[in-house]
Amino acid sequence: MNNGPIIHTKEACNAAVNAVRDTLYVVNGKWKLLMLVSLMTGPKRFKELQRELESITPKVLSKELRDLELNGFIKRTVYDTTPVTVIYERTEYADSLGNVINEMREWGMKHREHIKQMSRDEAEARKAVAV
Amino acid sequence: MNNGPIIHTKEACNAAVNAVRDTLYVVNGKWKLLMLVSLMTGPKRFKELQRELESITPKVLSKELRDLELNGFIKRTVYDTTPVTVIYERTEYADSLGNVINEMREWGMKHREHIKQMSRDEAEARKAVAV
DNA sequence: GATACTACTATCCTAAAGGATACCGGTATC
DNA sequence: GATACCGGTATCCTTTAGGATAGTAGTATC
Repeated sequence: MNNGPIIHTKEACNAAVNAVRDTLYVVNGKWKLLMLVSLMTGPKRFKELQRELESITPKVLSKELRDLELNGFIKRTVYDTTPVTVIYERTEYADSLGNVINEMREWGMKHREHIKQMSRDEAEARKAVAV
Repeated sequence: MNNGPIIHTKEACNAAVNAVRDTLYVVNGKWKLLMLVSLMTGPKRFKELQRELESITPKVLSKELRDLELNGFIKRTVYDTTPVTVIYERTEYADSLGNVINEMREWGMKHREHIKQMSRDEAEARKAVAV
């Protein structure tokens, strides 16, 4: 596995801490990354997003969409139909987060396996004691 | 740039959303990832960590250390000196987050450049208007 | 005429994260 | 005897995230 450059020195470490801090600051919260993932399958309307991200309330969705737009991750377009249609889509800059999201997706899957394995091991241990 | 598998279908998208959600759940908050980065340069004591992560209070540091230990990301060892010495170090499982952290580090650096470039562009635009 | 859809906004509220400050016992140092 | 270091706790407080609920204007549908 490639874990990237090894961080030895205090300076490299501080630079890394700051860079990760910046990233965390931009993608903070429960929803932003999930919304960007959800928009990977194509542009979506407000209600579509709300249905896909179960349990998000319109207020929160609205705010997160505004944040993402301000940061240049999504584009909001209003179509002059009746009633108006509003669609949200990822920008090119959102694609730059692709690697981050992908690593988080992979880690999440591996972590779930890890947890499962641990509870299997625990069950084995209990059985051994019972015998 | 390799952005990983393209997420087309609704199923793949939902799986991705859930995996990213899991990851976010584990590494949530301002501090956990920064602490793991900081521990990359080697095992550290409580006060050392507090000094390196400027502005973290002992209460918060203590709680985050406990969380990280419970999740198996760090190991806490007490040495029976007088007064006691307590050291914290990353476990092997923490290494599995290497790719995630590294991508976040790289993105944070690129993002900073991106912001700088945007404000440079803006300054140019203002100058053009002024002339 | 009642109801439903869209894309939200407004108001209110709770829970959790995180910070400020003080303090503890024990040791060592000045 | 005063001060400082270590590895934290305890207590209190503020800020923020996020959720619940209701409502809006303008169709469109039954």
